[in-house]
Amino acid sequence: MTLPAPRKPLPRSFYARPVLVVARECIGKVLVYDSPEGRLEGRIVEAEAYSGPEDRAAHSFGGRRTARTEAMFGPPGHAYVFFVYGMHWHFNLVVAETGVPHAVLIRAVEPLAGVDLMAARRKLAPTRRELTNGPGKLCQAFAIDRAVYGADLTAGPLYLADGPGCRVARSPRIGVDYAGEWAAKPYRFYDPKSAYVSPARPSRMVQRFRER
DNA sequence: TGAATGATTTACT
DNA sequence: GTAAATCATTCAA
Repeated sequence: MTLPAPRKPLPRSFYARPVLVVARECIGKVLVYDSPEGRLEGRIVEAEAYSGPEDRAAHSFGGRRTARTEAMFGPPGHAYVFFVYGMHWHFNLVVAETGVPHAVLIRAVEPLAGVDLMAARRKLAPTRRELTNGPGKLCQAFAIDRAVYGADLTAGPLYLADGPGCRVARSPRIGVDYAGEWAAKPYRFYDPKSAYVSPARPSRMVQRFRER
């Protein structure tokens, strides 16, 4: 019988770096949540960088600082959580220095622990990749919602831990066609070997990028 | 005060 | 392939 891997929160210095560096290095790390209902773990296999205020795709574009985006302007190593399409939560890491509204969206993970709990929440068989292969899906599986808005990822029950490295591929981001030239930037990072990478298709512009 | 819209998912043709 | 679900947030008036 194998012992569970020891997990320790990554330090704030992991988050206090340029957003593209953090997004890239997120791949292979482990998202851990010691929730009231049990321990959940997932290996991060897909993430995107959001580089407001310049980045037209970011909620903090133009320096927009509201009740929703406030966490992005705070210190690195905290959670930025938001609600979209009337039904889905998205989980982000606040990165870079305080006052710089940059974030990394966690788009997909591979379940490592608490799979049965995830399956129950998703109403799917534990073996299905649909458990966590999308940003809204993983939040439902982990029960991540506004309750963890602004949470400190170096001190609380929700954190990132180290994990084995792997090859990392890049592409433009998903679902940000409204962002003009920013939509074409290769700010998405993923593990090309993982079956849990989200099935979302890049836009036409993106496919051209990938074929090049 | 009201209208538009989205860093998506799911079901259906 | 298309469309519906569903509502907090944002911005205009």
